Amino acid sequence: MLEFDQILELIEIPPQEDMGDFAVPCFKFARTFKKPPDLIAKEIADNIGSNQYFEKIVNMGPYLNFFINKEMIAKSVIMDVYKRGSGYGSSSMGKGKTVIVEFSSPNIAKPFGIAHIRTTVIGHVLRNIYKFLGYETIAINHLGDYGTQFGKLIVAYKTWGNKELVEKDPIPELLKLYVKFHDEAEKDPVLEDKAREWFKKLEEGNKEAVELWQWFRDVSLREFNRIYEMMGIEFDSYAGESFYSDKMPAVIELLGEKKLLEHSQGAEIVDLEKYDMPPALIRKSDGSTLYITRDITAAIYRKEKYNFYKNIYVVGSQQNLHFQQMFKILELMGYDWAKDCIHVPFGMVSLEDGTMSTRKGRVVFLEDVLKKAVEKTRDIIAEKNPDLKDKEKIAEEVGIGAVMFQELSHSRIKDYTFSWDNTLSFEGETGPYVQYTHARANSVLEKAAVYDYADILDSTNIETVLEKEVNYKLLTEDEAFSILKIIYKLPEVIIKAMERNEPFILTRQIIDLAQAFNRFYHEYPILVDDPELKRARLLLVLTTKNVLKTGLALLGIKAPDKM
RNA sequence: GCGCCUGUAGCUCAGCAGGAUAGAGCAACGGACUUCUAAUCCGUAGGCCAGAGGUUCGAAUCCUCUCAGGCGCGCCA
Repeated sequence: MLEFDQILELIEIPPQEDMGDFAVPCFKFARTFKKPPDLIAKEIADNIGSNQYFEKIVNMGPYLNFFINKEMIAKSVIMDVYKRGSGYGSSSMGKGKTVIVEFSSPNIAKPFGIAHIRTTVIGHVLRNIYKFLGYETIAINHLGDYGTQFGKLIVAYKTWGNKELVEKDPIPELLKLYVKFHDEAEKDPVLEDKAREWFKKLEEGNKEAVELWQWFRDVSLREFNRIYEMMGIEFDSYAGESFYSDKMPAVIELLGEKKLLEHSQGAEIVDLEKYDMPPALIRKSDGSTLYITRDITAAIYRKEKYNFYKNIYVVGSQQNLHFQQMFKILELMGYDWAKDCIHVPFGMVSLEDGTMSTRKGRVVFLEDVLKKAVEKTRDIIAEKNPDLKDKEKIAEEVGIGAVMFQELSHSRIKDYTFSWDNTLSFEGETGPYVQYTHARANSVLEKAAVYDYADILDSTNIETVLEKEVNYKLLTEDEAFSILKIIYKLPEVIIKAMERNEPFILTRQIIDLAQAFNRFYHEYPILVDDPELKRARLLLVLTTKNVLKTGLALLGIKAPDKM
């Protein structure tokens, strides 16, 4: 006899709607019962028939297909969405657990380019999802505010820099210096040595070095915050790499105590050959530290400070090896929580004419992309809806939403080439499409409110109305039911997105919902004469609207009522 | 050289704890606005799921090899 769990695992969703809502393929039973699978399916179907949850259970060849009771689902979904409001799909599963999401982490003094959008947006959404599921979340912007690059920048500034220019236009000016450094260093390798020297000084607390560094950091952060504000993104901590500079010696010492450190060519390394990995360089021959040293230190610090349940790094896939090494070292140090550290990688962004390169100055500024998207939205509004109120605000919500949404609509791991055409496309599976669907639903509701919609929305006994005075049978057409099914599945989709740390799983579901709604909207008039029918349909519209809004909110995207 | 990732429609991608005829969007073509926002909807066309073997009742999905592209492999982050 098969266990219940095993049967549960077999359950699948049929490829087509008319094949039912759930199905169990019966091939696996063939051996046990020594009968052909289609016969088994038929016998089971004949025996269970139907019940209150399933309006019919039939076999289609070797498949056992279940058709759920549409009316029951309609009622339960609509009531549930009403009761939970903007919390529909949320959960308390994460209660008492803290999840750290490290994301965005731009490098100081470098432009916030299109390449940064992925970590920024993906991380932000993951944080939203964890929070929605009841986890305590800590969003950390692990600023790249340390390392040899600052040596380079200090040298460049001292050699060619101009204070006023930097004050006026910090990032481009600092970038120019950084680019110039690399140009000059090709001719004059001594510059590289100087840069390392200055970084060493910075680590040792040299006053001039620290002051310059602090200044670079401040002006850069000001620029970054402007972009975060545009996207509505906030952090709980900006403890970047520099924050750990005074905490590293203790960690290096600890590594030594645990006999993990080895001397090699004047540097100190952790040998990982046993684990099929190249060695990790912990301390350079000149005594200064490296990225991985700071990351190990940061992880230990975070465990002590936050006692995290998960420690998530939203960082590009180029750094796969880095994280493997780092997690392995934490494990070797005896930390059993090393397994709770998770690297969430994503693919590269390149430009049409080749790779991006900060050093060569080949970058697309994220701010320009956002601004262009807003501009285009403004044009579309002027063309399609010139009487719209709050045009500017809505142009921002839609334009910026479009750019963010695009990042969230594919799996993380794929590389992609930035293209203005794709980013500025507002049709089909895009942010504006979903927002438009929401605005459209809202518009119907507003129209209805004028005369007879009030009895649903404003009723003091709305629960009784929903419970007893709605004919949910009227929402069982295919187009209506597919909307309800998508909403019904949303809570588990959110959990799946969390488990896989994949925002696009949620985005996909929201697109599906918008598509299903648009089909329904097109097929059926909502503001009909029959009050019973109108009430049922309006409730479906209201439910859809609210869920779209919740979904977009999780993606960090606004849902304007009009556009 | 070694390791990791990717390869599905012209383009961008879903589907990959094996299951029913491989799905969307864009682009193309043809339709639908005096009626709830046409940033919409409907239809047509488009596929040797990179290739070759294998496992299985069944493979886009699992295994092996090959090819193509990307990334990474001690003093950058």
